[in-house]
Amino acid sequence: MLSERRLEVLRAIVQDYVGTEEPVGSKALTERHKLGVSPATVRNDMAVLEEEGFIAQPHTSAGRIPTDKGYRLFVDRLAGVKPLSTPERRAIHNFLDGAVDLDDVVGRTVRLLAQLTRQVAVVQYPSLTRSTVRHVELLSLAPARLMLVLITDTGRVEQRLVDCPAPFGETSLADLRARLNSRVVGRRFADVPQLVQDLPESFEEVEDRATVSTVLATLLESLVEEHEERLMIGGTANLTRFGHDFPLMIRPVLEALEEQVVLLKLLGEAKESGMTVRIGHENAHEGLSSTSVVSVGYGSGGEAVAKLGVVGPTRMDYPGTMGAVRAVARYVGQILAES
Amino acid sequence: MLSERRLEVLRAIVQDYVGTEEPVGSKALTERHKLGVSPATVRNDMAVLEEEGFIAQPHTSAGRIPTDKGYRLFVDRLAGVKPLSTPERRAIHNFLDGAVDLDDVVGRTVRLLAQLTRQVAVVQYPSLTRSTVRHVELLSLAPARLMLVLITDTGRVEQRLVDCPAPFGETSLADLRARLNSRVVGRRFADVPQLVQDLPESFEEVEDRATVSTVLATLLESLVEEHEERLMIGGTANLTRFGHDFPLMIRPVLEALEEQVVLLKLLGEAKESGMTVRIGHENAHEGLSSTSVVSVGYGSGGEAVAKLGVVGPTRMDYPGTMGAVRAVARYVGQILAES
DNA sequence: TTTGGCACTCACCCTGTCCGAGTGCCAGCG
DNA sequence: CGCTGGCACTCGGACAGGGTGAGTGCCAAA
Repeated sequence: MLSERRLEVLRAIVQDYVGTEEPVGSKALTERHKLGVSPATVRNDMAVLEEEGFIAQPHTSAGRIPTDKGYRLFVDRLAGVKPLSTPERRAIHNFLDGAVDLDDVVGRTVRLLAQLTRQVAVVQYPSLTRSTVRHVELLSLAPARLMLVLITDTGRVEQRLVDCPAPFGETSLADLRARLNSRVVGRRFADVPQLVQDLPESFEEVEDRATVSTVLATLLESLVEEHEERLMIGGTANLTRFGHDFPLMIRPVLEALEEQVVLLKLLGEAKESGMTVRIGHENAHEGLSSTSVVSVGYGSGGEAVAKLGVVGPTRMDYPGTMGAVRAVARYVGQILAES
Repeated sequence: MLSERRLEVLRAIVQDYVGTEEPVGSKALTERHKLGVSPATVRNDMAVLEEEGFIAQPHTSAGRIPTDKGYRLFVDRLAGVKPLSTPERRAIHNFLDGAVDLDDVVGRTVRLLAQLTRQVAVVQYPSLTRSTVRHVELLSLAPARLMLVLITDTGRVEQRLVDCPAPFGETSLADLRARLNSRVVGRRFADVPQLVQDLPESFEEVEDRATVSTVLATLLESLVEEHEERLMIGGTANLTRFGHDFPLMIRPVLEALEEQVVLLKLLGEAKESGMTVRIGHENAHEGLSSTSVVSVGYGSGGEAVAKLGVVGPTRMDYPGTMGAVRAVARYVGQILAES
């Protein structure tokens, strides 16, 4: 049974530990927080909290530090999301407004997040499959060589080379381009496969059909390929603020951060809507067992087209971080909607 | 005056220090290398080398470590470039051959370099201005809105939105597209400005001229913009092998690595042809004063279109690193030439 | 249920000692 | 003249021991 006061004690422990990075004892707690009770009482409460697994002591006769479970409780029940200050909001606006293209938007976002939270920021590029098609272009590079260019509503551009089985005339090309666009522009990429299914059959020339099939195959392939889910990270220098026991701590984190696959899986595991906080061992990946990940989806409309977040030590300022992440995601969504 | 043997001693010191990371003394030297002289003699030589500034001792009664000047001499006169082993070459081939597009080539290269050298790898995207034009495409997104797409011979694709002063008809568009391409395809981007100078005047409609001017302005602008010199880095986890005095050491390095501007300047300072090695304080940037940078240009033809390199502690295996960097650069050049 | 008191524990710091690798110097030898 | 062996010296690093203080658990009293 956790009384109101015990929760209050936990909150105080988390706050102090996050601030000082040092195990916090009963006496220091009563001095820094107006709990209205004596250290002895706090000690009793701590004993209970420890029994329940919310806090632990690194060694006997040291203060307590929160466990992953303790942070979890803190995040779920004790802490809100701290809204940003007005100057901070203004800074976000100023910083993001100067972006010229999608790369720039993502780049600025990642730097902004890293700076705001003083942690490692991760921003996923808007996903292809959730965006809508703005335009499909076909360019003839050589008689039997085409370039396929996809342009999304979020400004993302994707290109592929296509080697045709047979030369493809300019008129056929224009024809295909027109038909393709009339079918898919404005539609979601996810729906594209069905929309173009019967396209080859509508061409008369046999060779053309083959070429069209090849083009479509490339198109569909580029939609499926998971590795096209790119992302950008930044603020790795903030890892140096991790703790005192550096090398062994940050090595696996840096390694994990370099594996885009790992990060994408990490973001993928997050909830589709709303903010997700994964604490310590809640992260599947080994190297990230002493980090927390705060992530949220962002998008130009109501729906999320990608995710962004930050990676930091479990001992992080959750309310502040969550506030920053949420605010940045919203503004980025706005920016994307405008462009 | 540096006799042959003194140089030999310096070489031995560098090799041992790079291997062990510990100051190397006279006795250990004579044991590990067949110098044919006694420790006492080596001591005398060391005294001279120290006087000349090639080596130093961290504190009295410790062994010697090479100074930046010592490494410089080592690189310039004592060490060759160590060619890669056949398996290593094969690995490079296998790894790079699977690349599907430019992003992939650069990504694979950076991972390959990082793995091969066990250091931080930096790869610059092929520069626009040094590449040649493969194709210029104009897409009509809206009546008065175009998208300009540039495709280089190295596979790089660059796009820009263009807001036209007036609606631009499909025929005019096709016209412009054709004229533009006929003038610039196969030419170097650097030459584009002169080649398109008089293009607006060749259009009859006044509004069209304005639009053409706008398009060209955007085109030229995209060529000039320095910030388009993108690059990719990888292997930052290798920084953890830096030394024992971590945090203070790698912090500034991580920060420098995040500043693309800094890195670009770093690569920019390298010689146009041949390999460049910058040791310790030879690097202008503050945070990199205890790192060495090995860089080299790479390109599809004889000429370099961009640079790549690695960043590591001054105490690095120069011959091996230089060998890896050179080999990777060559293969990447080949790959680009083929695509 | 809270509180003050009390004995106990242990990480940390400071100190002093010892050890050994490494040095510089010097006199002797080829 | 250059190389060598010997010798005294220096000093960082590892190790041991004592003191300190923050923090704990437990208990009896309010």
